[in-house]
Amino acid sequence: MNVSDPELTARQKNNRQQIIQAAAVCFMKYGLEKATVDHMASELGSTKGRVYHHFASKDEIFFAVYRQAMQYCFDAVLPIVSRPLPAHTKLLAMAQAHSRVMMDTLPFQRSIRQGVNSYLHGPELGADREVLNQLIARRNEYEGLYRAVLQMGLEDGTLSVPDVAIAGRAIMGALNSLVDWYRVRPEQSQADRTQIADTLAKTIINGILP
Amino acid sequence: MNVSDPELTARQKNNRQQIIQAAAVCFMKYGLEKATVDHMASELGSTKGRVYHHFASKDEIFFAVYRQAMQYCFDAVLPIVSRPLPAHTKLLAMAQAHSRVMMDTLPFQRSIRQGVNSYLHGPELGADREVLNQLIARRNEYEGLYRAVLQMGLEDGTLSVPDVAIAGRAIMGALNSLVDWYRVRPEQSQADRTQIADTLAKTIINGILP
DNA sequence: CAAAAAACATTCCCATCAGTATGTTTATAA
DNA sequence: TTATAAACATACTGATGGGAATGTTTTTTG
Repeated sequence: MNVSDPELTARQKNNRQQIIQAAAVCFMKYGLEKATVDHMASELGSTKGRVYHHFASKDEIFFAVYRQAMQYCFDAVLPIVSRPLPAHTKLLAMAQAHSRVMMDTLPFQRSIRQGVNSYLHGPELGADREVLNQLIARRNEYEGLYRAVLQMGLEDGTLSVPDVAIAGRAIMGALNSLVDWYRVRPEQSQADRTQIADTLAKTIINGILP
Repeated sequence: MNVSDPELTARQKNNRQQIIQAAAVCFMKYGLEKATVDHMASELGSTKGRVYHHFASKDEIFFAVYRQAMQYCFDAVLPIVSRPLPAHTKLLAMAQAHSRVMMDTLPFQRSIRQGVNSYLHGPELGADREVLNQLIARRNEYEGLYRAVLQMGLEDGTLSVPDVAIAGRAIMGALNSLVDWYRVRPEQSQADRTQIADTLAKTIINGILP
């Protein structure tokens, strides 16, 4: 039953993936708590039975959505991190890539943005507590990539901030806010998203001074 | 029963205020959905009866928390808006003030940050829909203050952004993220908060370039 | 000081889901 | 081809919590 169990058949993995996708859509649509397992099943044109055949609980589904959301982020940004660029240029590229991911995987990103807090303050999480902590650690790891580049920028002189931790928070906050205000429009081309990502990243990194 | 009914006695207003405060704490502590009316009553050392004597529903309580949260923001920032300052300086002061409010009224700000989305996607809101729309409009009005200053900065040449709307979003996103990562520490003095507000505002407005 | 109303507390009801138990069908293996 | 298990659907259960109904106490008012 382990999620990363390599003994899952291709079909099983595909089924899980479908459910995770539907769950992300429902979490975005109704919010974490109001989204019911029946909603997800209905989104798939199925019933509860199918969902609970592949997942033990609603929590487990959310964690899968979380994991996937983080994976999208890492996949987009890690290649940039490993490129040999001056800190300032690298940070700009990272911010652009992150913005793109926010828009391209909106249901996932919105789900976890809204969901994590709820889970954190729940009275008892039992065994799931550890899983959640791992996922939070993974998010810290991700944000650490940005702090590292900021730190590098201080050293190579291409950046200047009073406090790396706070600057990192500010940057992530500005970038992640995208999932709150960005609205998907069907006629919107990929180029439009690139445009938004570009403008947002430039605004954050280059600043608003003349 | 109108909220802004001027015929409320001082005692009634005081009672409502106590409940609103307790509700904000519970919303922050448990999240919008998991916070029960019993929680709020318990926070007050009372029972449901008291809460439902002053409020018709849990939704109405949340809306009151929302309204109060916005009021805190306006009260802190409006005086600065009316001051005759160059756009750049004014924006910095607004950002500082906003950060302070986020920390000083954390339960309220955190409640609405987490709560609004849930309410937006609820299937049916009935008559409450209009109330919520008014509150959202009020938030837009508040963010409009920042966009106006940005626009002014473009005109007086003290600011430079590729897109006012996106810059406004970025700034609000960075500022509001404070409620996610700021942790209250009892020994933390007012000066410490001022320090954080100052650093955050400077980072956002002055940027991260040398 | 009575009577009425406000301010609660207590008790109850019922709709909503998460999760389970138990079918039924479809694919896989032998 | 048959047995076996995976992949579902259907039907049920139990707990939880919003809100109403009803009691009890405390103010306020006449």
